Amino acid sequence: MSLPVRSLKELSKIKHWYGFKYLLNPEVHQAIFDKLRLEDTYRDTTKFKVLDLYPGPSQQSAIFYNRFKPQQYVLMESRADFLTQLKKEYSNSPIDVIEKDPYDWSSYVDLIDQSKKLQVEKQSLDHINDSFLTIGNLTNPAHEGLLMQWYSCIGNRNWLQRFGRVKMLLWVPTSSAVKLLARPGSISRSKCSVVREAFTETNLVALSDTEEVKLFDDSVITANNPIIISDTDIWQIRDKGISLLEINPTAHHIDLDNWEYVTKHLLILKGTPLIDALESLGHGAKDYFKDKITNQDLLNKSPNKLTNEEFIYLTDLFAKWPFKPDIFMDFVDIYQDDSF
Amino acid sequence: MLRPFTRSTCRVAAIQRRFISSKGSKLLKPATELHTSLASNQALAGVNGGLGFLKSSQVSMSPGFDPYDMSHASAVKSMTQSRDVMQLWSLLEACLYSKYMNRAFAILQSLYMVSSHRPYFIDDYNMYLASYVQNGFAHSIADLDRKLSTDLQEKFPACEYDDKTLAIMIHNALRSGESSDTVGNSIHTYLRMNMKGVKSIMSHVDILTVSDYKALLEEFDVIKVYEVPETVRSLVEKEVTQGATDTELVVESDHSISTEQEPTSASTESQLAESIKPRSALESTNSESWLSLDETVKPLEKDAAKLTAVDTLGMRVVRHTLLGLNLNEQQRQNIAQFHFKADENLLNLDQKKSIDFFEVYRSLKSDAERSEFEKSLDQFNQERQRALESRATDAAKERWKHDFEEARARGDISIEKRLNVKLWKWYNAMLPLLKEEVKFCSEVMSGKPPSRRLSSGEIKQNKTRQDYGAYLSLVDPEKMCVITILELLKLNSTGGVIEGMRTARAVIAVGKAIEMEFRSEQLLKSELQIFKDVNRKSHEFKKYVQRAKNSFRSIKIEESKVVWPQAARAKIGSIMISMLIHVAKVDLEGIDPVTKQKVHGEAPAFSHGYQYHNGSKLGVLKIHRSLIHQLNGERLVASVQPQLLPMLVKPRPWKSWNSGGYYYTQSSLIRSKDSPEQMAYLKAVSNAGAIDTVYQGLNVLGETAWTVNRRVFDVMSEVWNSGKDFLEIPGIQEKLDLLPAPPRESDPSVHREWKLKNKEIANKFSSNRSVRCDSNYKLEIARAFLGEKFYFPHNLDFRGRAYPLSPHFNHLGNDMSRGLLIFWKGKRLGPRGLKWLKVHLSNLFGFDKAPLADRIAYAEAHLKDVKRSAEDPLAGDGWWMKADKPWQALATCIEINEAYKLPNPEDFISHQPVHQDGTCNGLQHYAALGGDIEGATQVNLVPNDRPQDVYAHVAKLVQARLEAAAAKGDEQAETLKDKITRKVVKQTVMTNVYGVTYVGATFQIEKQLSHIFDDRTYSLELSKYLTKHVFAAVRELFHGAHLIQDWLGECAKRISKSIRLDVDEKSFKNGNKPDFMSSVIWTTPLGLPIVQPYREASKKQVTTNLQTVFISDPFSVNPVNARRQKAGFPPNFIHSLDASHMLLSAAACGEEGLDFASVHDSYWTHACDVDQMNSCLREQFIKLHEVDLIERLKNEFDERYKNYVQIAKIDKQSELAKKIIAIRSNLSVKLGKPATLADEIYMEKRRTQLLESEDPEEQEIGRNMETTVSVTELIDNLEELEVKKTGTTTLMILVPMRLPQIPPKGNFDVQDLRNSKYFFS
DNA sequence: CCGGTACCTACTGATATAAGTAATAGACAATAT
DNA sequence: GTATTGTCTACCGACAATATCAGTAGGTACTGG
Repeated sequence: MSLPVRSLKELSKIKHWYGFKYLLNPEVHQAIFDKLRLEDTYRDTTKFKVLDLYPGPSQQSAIFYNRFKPQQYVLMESRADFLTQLKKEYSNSPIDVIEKDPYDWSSYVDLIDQSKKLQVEKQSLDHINDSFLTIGNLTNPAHEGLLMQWYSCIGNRNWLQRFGRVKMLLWVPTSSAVKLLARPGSISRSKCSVVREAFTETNLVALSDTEEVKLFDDSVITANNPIIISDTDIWQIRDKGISLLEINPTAHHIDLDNWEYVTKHLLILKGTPLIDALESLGHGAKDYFKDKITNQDLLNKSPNKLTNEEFIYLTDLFAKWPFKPDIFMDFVDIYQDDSF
Repeated sequence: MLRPFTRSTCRVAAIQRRFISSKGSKLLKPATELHTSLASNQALAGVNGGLGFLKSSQVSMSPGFDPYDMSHASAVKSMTQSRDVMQLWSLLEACLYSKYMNRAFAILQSLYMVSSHRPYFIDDYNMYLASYVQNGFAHSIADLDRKLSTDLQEKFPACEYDDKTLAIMIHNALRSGESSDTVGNSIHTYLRMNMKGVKSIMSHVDILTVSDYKALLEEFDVIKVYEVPETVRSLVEKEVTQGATDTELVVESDHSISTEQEPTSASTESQLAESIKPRSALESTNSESWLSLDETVKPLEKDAAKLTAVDTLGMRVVRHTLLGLNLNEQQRQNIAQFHFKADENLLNLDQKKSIDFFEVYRSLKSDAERSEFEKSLDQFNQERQRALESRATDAAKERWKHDFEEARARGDISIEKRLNVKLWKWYNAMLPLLKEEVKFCSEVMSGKPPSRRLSSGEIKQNKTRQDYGAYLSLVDPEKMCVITILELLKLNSTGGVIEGMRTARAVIAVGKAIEMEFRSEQLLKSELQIFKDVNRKSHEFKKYVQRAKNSFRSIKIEESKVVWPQAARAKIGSIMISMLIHVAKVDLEGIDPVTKQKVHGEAPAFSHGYQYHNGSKLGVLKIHRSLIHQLNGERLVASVQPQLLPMLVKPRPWKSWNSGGYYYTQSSLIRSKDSPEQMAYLKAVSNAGAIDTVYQGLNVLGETAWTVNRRVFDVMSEVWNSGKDFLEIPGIQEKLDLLPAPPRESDPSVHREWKLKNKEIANKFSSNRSVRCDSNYKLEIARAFLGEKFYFPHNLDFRGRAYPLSPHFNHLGNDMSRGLLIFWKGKRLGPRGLKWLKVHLSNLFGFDKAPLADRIAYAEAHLKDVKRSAEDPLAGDGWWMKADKPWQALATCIEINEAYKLPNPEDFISHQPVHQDGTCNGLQHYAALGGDIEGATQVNLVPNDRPQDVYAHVAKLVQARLEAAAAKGDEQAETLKDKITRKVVKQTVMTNVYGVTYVGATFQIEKQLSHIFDDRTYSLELSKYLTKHVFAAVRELFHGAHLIQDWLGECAKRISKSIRLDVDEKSFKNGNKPDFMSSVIWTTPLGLPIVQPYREASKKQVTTNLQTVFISDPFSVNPVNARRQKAGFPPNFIHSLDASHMLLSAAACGEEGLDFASVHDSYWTHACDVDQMNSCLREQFIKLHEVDLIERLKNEFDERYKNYVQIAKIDKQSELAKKIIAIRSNLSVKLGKPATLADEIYMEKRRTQLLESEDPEEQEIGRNMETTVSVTELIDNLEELEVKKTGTTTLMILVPMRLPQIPPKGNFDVQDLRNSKYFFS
């Protein structure tokens, strides 16, 4: 059976969007799925399960379902205005609507471990999980934090990523996509793009037609050849566009604690040559690294030009440093005044 | 309840009452005739107008001196200019002191270009010229004459010399060494050139030296004695009369240049000492009575016998006087051995011996002896105070050196381990580096071309040297190094950083400390300069010198207007810190993670890095772990800013806005938070002499002499040394143990939990450490002041509340600090005193809600406990520890116990301050303002048999409400109804005065309820419910108070949303909404102008050597923060009243000879004087509230914000709206463009200008002019027309700013409280 | 000799940073449509 | 000119984000008329 797909006109009546943006043109959705070639990965639809986070108006969900007919399709949504509509629409359908906030980690534990409404097969790390896909919309720039956390979950292999290398299709603000996809040497290079590089292969599938396109590195655009979405297909576009990312987790063997410390601190001084920037890693770091690193070119590079490989190299040196600082004391606790 | 008296009828009553009391008063109109403006406030001023309000409010009403008191554009311009001037000044000063005369001259030229500054330019030029002369750049008289004429005629033609310039010329002539004729002629010429008379030239004691005056009087005979300023006259006269026949000529070994002379040998010295006879009055009592002492006075440390007496003659006098007193043998010995040299006996910061002056003083029997003793002590302390403020950094250095050398001499293996040894090494490594840097700077500053080609980096470096170079050579490099090291150690674990500090704070702190050192040094140096020829050493004469010096310092301090800009401080600080980072190393030992072998190494002790907090970067300076351990155990008293310790002598009395407090450190009367606005008002009022009552009160607070309670100190010290936690002091903690990280693949929620827990642990750890560290400071300062007589200089916060200037250890501190402090002066208890002492004890135990008799009984019932506690505090059950305020309770126990040892306890000489606290002082003032009887009763304004307990009463009311609700079947009420205790509501009732919001109160109550209910969500829900009831109950009980509170809030809101007519278009940048610039300003009853400093912050990044730091720019013109203005005004107004009350009471008590101290709403004095103080403070409260302060406030507002307009919304369909639309379209036609709000305002401004014109014709035009504002003035019921909601049907219009009606006043008569026993108790 | 322009530097303002958003609910201000 | 989104949230003492880059203003050197 096919689910009804609501039109843009119908959906544009929705008042509260909670700061999220959705592509609302079925044809473009189809074009995107054409491009993604998900069929190649999820060959056996009888064991294909999909978790759709913040589906909102759920136009994409319906199209996806109609196209792939997965064995199970779960929507997780917490926002009242969307929920009432979803419950009404899918009460008698193969789609499961879960009234939980995707923000809460406990929602997933409930869904998968407690209530067992969704059973996911754990697969090995040598391939992309071919029975489970995560779709989500995190287009509210205010929730960028959640996006970044999901990324770090990939590195940790926890959350949904404990089931193997689970592909994710995420709609995100274009500004976030720019940051995530920045290559070494880019002006936007930052810790999150190193995270992306370390744990994933992320593709830019589609993006809305805004000025922000220019902010991507040319190589990103040429390599991904994303579908450009017209302004009119996305509700409330303003000047801030959205992008669709295809995230393919990769396997890694990184000493995460040290790696995080090193990347985080070095990228604060992202324009400072490494030889100077290194000193901020701790008491006497400059002297230590200077002796260890023979490659003078590396020392003259600034952190924003480093590849993840180079960060890993530095991390390794750092880990071997006898006088390295306590990386777990790396926080400030802001003054809190509680008399009474 | 029926409230028969409205506010206006009440006012009539008040005025009539005044009529009776102030007979012959002329200006007494019936209340109904009172119109707005100050005229009516003159009438309202009444008795308490004399306090300062009247004069002050008139002064502060005249516009022009306040930056916000002008149009926006000119405000911005003037602020920018004052910022420039301030920067230039501080640079000029720095250059002059560093002798970069060329650079200084260039700066002078820049200053000359700042037009608004032109009238004051001559001061700057004089400063330059004086320095030019002082530093010997003027080679002859003619030379300087030439310079002056070129400068003033060619370089600065618009600038004219003044009498100070002439004084400089005269000084130069006198020191030129040219022939007497030449000098004489020149002087004649200069004197003839005077602008305001010879006396005016002579008044510059900061230029002319004592010998100058002498020469002018004697050698040249060109001035008369009366032309010499009074402060130095006695010096000069003495010199003249005593002349060369004086045999007592001794070269003073001056303390800051003491290296020049070797002290005289001990033997001659004692002979000299012998030759000075003690006062004869004392001699007579001398022989009989040294047995009268009860106990032997222990010296603090016995040792140092090897020290030979090398004190100066003046101090020998002191010693001699002391020896002339009735002392026991031990005391005599101590004094005889004591090293009366001020700068070697700063305080017992070290383990050196010293005398317990307090013990000596206390053991004296007669008043005559005591006063003689104090005179000597004060004199000694004068010297010590100076040494303390100026030499303490050297002392720290000496100690490091000493430790280092000692360790080396002993061949100590663990030498590297000792902290001071390390510090000494760092210091020695840093010094050459700094000296080199100073050299580079002086090359750059003197404009010398570089000797070789510089790399681009070096060029850049030299550029930045231009910024800080001038400041770097001001203070002795050695001192700067010491300061840097001390500051960084002091800041350990501050700012939430675990093993380090925030860089921003560090750089500023170092910069500030260096500046402070510079100020002190500068004062000392110039003082030496002026007094260097004064070397006659008679006892009498020294006093004159002292007096002259003091007044000289005041002049100097008042004159100095320069502070280093924050950015400059940061830059200097960063330079110093980077140098220290570079050289300071620690030795390390660690395990190589790969080879698992032990490795040794060396690493910087400090490391600069960053940490993130909520995504924001934070620059941090980490201190190496290995140091942290040492710092924990160290006594860091040396790093307390020596300039800010309690004073050994009476503080300099407050005489003007910037003169008072310490002797070598400038402090401002008001701690304004970068608010030039309030400063402007303050200066105006201060110069007009309108706030003398404030000074008076403040000086009383400063003159209260304190000493450390040795018995309590000993107990504390014992507890401290055990390292265990005790009462509020946390124990020593070894190291921070964080929880191990969970495995990466565990659920994110687990990670989160772990992080939270660790944060909590770290938080707990650092808060414990900071409390322990703070306690350490307190104890160490107390130790240093054991047996000393000391004072706390005070200043005010922006609302007028008084605080001691010295941090860490003062009577505003916690129970521990308070327990350590007693009055220096003792007073016999007497019958009343004994009773009050008991009441005090009872209060400290929290038993303060009962009638006085019961409290006395309580104490008496516990006399056995008291005895046990006092005699062996740390043994037994430690009864005193159960008190609310245990340390103070212990102190009181000790006194009571001692008293009862006497045959008649009333004979006991008591030093313990006894407190009288207002019950909910804020509410007391509210109740007095609102006149509601029920509220007044609850806070004990109304006489009663027993004290009322507001919190219990509110709890009762809430309980009643809950019962009622429960009866109606409300479940939540049912659950809560028997759980309402005093404690649940206390915080909310208290904070209610501060305007706590519903949300805030909910959390407070939830905190209490969480003790009762386990389920957090449930208790949160209940607390939401309960809060509503508590709010309602408080509102009901203090109905009048709340009306006032609301009224104040509404006024503040309207004021901060009002628009001056002379705003300009720039402030309309965002559409039709201008930036609101007016903050709430009022005058306290004492005449202190208060300006709420809440404006939008504008901070900027400043580049320093280490990183950029984020610093607020005090000279930016920012719109007000209306929210904070509104929320802050009610509490601030009330606090300005309680501050007034306190200062009035202080002044009154001071006049009656009482010792007085206060913690805002808690007033302290000797037990025997409590009754007297009580009557004073009641009288002052009545005096304060006799006038309708609210009405007076409104009048002041009406006057100050006259002609301001505000934005209102009315219905578009109304007649008025149509009229306004018509005027607007007219205006648009005339302008040829759509009229904006700015245009309307301009139009209205034009109208008011016309109306206020002198020309009757213009006035007529003004009257006929119709503006969008003028039409609203015709409408009476404007408020009714206003619409709340915005919508298509509303119209935004301008209306004159109007304040709401004053709420009606209840009929409580403040006179009644005269008989209220529990008003303060 | 003058003005114009290219080029450089200094300064200002904007933006990103990390990565649970601690609890809660209602007013008020700011921003975008 | 309105609708939505964002920001607070008890006063004072009190104590603070920073690196980098784009854009612009201002100054200087050079060149052409």
